[in-house]
Amino acid sequence: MSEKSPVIWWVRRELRLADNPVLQNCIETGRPIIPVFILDDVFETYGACPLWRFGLGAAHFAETLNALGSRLIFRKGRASDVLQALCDETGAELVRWGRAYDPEQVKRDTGVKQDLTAKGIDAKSVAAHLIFEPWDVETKTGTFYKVYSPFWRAIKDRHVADLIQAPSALKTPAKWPASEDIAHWKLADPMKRGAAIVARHICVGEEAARDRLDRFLKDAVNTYKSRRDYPGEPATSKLSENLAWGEISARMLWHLGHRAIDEGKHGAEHFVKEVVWREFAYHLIWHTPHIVDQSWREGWEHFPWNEDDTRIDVVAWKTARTGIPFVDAALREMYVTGHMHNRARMVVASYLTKHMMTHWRIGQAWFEDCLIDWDPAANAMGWQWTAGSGPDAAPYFRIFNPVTQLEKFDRDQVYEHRWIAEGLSNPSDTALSYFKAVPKSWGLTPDADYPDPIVALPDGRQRALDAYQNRSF
DNA sequence: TAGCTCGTTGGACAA
DNA sequence: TTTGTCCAACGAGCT
Repeated sequence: MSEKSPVIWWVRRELRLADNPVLQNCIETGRPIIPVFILDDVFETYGACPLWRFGLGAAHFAETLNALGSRLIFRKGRASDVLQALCDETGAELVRWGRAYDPEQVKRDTGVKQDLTAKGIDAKSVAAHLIFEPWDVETKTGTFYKVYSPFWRAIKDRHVADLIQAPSALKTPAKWPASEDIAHWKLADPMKRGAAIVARHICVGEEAARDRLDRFLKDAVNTYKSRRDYPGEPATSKLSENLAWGEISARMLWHLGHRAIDEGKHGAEHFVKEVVWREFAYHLIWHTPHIVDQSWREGWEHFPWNEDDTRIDVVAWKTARTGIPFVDAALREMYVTGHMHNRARMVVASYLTKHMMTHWRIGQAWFEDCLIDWDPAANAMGWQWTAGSGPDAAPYFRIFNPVTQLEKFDRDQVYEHRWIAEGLSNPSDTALSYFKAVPKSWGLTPDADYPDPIVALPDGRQRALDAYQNRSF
């Protein structure tokens, strides 16, 4: 191998310089580094919001690299073809990328590796997305974990490698390969909602992510355990957005979270536990990839869920006009900000899969279209957990009551008033912004009456209880 | 191996 | 208003 030929860093969902083992691996080769992002069919089939948000993150990361005298090369096409072409153009003999764990990406990456290796290129993935590789956590009988608590107990005292410093410079090639212009890809086009409105609520880039973490660990972490369930309060870190695109590493959250634990900050352990939930989701998606599109538990594919997303009640759910304030508030929050509070996610999912007896896949797909923190593993696990088809022994009678949930966790109606405009003489700007964000074709206006519930709560609950109890598997 | 304990996030109802 | 109890049954994981 020529000593001077470059290494290609195939950039995907790890848009950061700090604590980036892929970048570190490239640096250690001593070669010039060519960072490249490829818009391939995996990215092109992302939901509207994730695609748009990823584009913003990638464009921002290109600027970060520019500041180091480097670049981010943008190309479009089949990943394997693009990488082979780039190797031919630049003489690169090494390709590195951050390892993925979901079935779609695993399939693509396996093919890329085979194709490149067959051409004599040294192609390797590097662990950068998780704290623990899914196969490195095993039960005492050598199987994977299916329940969170034992998983947590298995890893909570483990040693985790130190953080890697961000480089201050990158070795650049004598000649850069040509790049497309990401702006020409129009990644915001599928956003049929007002991207400009959602843009007010997002937080792009590595520096912003780090600020977010520092702010959270300084103050909010102290009340995290007690206040995180209240959707009207700014009690959570909201780092899921940055974690999803690799603008901050899970390992950094682990280490700084542990530092906060050592400093005696209440809630810090709970925060680390939440980071580990993400690890658990990846543990599951790796060992049971069918979790993304099939009911995880045997037999649940036969459950009598409605799977017609044109039904009027499903449309009401998606357009946040179910007549259930907590459900509508949450769905509007997601539509306007690209984010939804964790408790709200459970409540809307429970209402869809239980009261409405609608398949979790419909909710999963809507979340994939709307979330700026969309993550294939967390989304699949979350939906199946709530639906009861997933990895959890939740009793079937555990059905969230969105009215009592709102009374319990939004007693002062802060969250409700933030997102529901109908019926109020002086609605909040955020509540009104929902009506500005939605497509005109939805025909929504804040002056309309607030709708009656599409499914009355006692009826829906009883119907779900009956169906769950009578299931024949 | 058999037995034991436990299961992120609940609701309804009675006291 | 708050607290305790029950709502089934099962499978995971450990000892």
